[in-house]
Amino acid sequence: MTKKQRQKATLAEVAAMAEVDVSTVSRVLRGQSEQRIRAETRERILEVAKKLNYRANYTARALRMSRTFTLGIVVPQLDNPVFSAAIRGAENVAAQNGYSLLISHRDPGDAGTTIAKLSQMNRVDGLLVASLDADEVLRSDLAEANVPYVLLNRQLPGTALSVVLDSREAARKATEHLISLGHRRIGHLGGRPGGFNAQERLAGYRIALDAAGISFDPSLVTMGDYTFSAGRDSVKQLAKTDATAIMAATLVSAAGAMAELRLEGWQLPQEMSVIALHDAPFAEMLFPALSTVMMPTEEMGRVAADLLIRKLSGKEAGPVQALPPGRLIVRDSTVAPRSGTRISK
Amino acid sequence: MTKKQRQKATLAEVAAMAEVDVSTVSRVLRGQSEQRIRAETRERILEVAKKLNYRANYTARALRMSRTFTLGIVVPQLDNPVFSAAIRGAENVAAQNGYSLLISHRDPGDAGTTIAKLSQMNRVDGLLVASLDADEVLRSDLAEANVPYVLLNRQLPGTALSVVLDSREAARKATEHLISLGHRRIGHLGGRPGGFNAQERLAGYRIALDAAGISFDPSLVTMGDYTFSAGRDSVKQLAKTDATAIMAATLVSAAGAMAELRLEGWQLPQEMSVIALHDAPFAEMLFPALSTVMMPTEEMGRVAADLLIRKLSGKEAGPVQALPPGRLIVRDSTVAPRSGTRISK
DNA sequence: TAGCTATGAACAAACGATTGTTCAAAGTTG
DNA sequence: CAACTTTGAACAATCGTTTGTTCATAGCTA
Repeated sequence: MTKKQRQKATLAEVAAMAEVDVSTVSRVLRGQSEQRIRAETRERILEVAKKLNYRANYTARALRMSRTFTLGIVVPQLDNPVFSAAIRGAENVAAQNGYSLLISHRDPGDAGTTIAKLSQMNRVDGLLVASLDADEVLRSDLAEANVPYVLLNRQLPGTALSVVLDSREAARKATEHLISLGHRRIGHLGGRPGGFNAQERLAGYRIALDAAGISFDPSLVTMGDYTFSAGRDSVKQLAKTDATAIMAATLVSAAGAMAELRLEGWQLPQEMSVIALHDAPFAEMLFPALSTVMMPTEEMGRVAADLLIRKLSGKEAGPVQALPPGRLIVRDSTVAPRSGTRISK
Repeated sequence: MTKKQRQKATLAEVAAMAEVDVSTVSRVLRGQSEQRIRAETRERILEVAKKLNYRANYTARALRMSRTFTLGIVVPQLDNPVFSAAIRGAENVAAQNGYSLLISHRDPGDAGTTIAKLSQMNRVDGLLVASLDADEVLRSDLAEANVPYVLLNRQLPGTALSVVLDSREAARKATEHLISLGHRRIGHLGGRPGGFNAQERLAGYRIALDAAGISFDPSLVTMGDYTFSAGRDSVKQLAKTDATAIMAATLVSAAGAMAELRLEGWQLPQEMSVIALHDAPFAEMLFPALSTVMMPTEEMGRVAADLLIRKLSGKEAGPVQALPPGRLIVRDSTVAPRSGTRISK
């Protein structure tokens, strides 16, 4: 059994044992000093520090340097592959730069409280914010927070830094896939009309239709939120049309749509192809396994963290970075339409 | 537009403006002081503090008090409803007691590094640990960490505090449900043979069989890890038997099993009923919607945080708390077996 | 009115690091 | 060999709190 330190060793203890001043120990341990230290002294200090298993006290350092070397990330939910991937990406970049990541998740309404808490208590040097709140709410929360921040997949008119996924291109790609299979009547399960991303997705959908010479039919477009039950509800409307395929904004709403159709006796994918934006292990577990367009969410986390750290170091960068979508993943939910139109049940 | 403080106000600034000593300000603001302050002085200080929007500097306080008022929670993954629910529960209790929660997630192999990092840097007062690592690895990591901790759904022989879900009872309940539907030949998709939880689930399964007078048949039990592909693989073996139902250890492995069976042309649930332990929104999205036994994972987080905070306050508590499973949720994946035995395809 | 006890607030010492400044000893130069 | 420059390390201030101690003043008691 290894002997356990009963208390954490401090700089002073190391200094005492090595018979030097604390300042010297600090300089040796930090390395990056321009002050010269005799090799012999350095060795001795390093040895003692190792023997005592010395670790700098994070709190003391933070106080003295007025920097926590901690980044906060605010997400609306945790059990969502999109956010957990972003967190993973951000954490990696943070770690590479000597920062840790404080994760904070709250129900939409509380995001402000969280932001305020983290920053007002000086716990973080900067914030990565993935909020679903309304512009004004978010804006005032951030103003109050008074720390540098980067927005994730979100834009806020003004000078805010943000990293966004190119949902327009993703939607175009997904729709194009359906068209290439031979679909002409394609429905769209979208997001809330007001949302920036919802608009973008709709735009991408229309671009793909235009490119194929298919005229846009508003009755094939439904807008809801991104939940499972919204997917179920929205698809009822689409089921009454002659659509042979659906491009859904999210995995979950696609799952809702498929569940509802199946319940109504539709054969999937033969009678209705479905594709969704974003990919996750979950897509493969659905029935039929869902075709998707991958989104670089982990990359988004990485880029955002990088941007924030850059900003904290005084280097500025372009305000908005758009990340192109990833590849199309064709699974079992998208097939060519059956010849002839389905007789509505 | 509100005037924004350019710098955070400090105690000293408040003291100066209120024309008192910092110690007096501190005492007034903390409230809990036994030292008496004249009402008039108190008023004045409170007023100034408010005007300056004073917030205590967390770092300074932590340094002085040698306490971070932060709890760490180590989980193997984030995008898993089990862990995110536990986090939610822990966070609530933590907040109620004036603590924040530092979330740390790592791939199994790195858990140690994380534990070490958090504690060695004095960032947390205690740790909530949900690790899948082997006993010895975990034990040595924790020893090195040298902070109080509570284990989540895990036991470590010795004196460790832990909160566990009663998987045995949950497994019994799930199996009993299948039996009550009329199934006699019931397969079990379990976890790794070594794992404590895997043993418990198997035990619960056997208890239910015994209670119904059904003899245990080892060929109906498969052990794998809890992944989707493990579910697919394991079910192949079960498909060769005359089992009419499966009790799966996790949602994901149940999803794998169902996907594989469907691929092989089985009609679900008519030809095979499936039930899993743990519940999540995800269960409803599968096809057929999966019957489950809920597990109180959020409660687990709450109890664990409470236990840890209690320990930090010097109050000891029972080493292991077992939480009974929640209710049975019957969806579409479990039905009565068809009369007669399925002819193997 | 001298002596004592409350009262209310200031004083001062940490907590454990970082970092600008000072300073003795050794080495160099003319 | 006196004066000056390097080198290597100690000195000391500071970050913003908390909290034990001291101390002046006012109010009592005898």
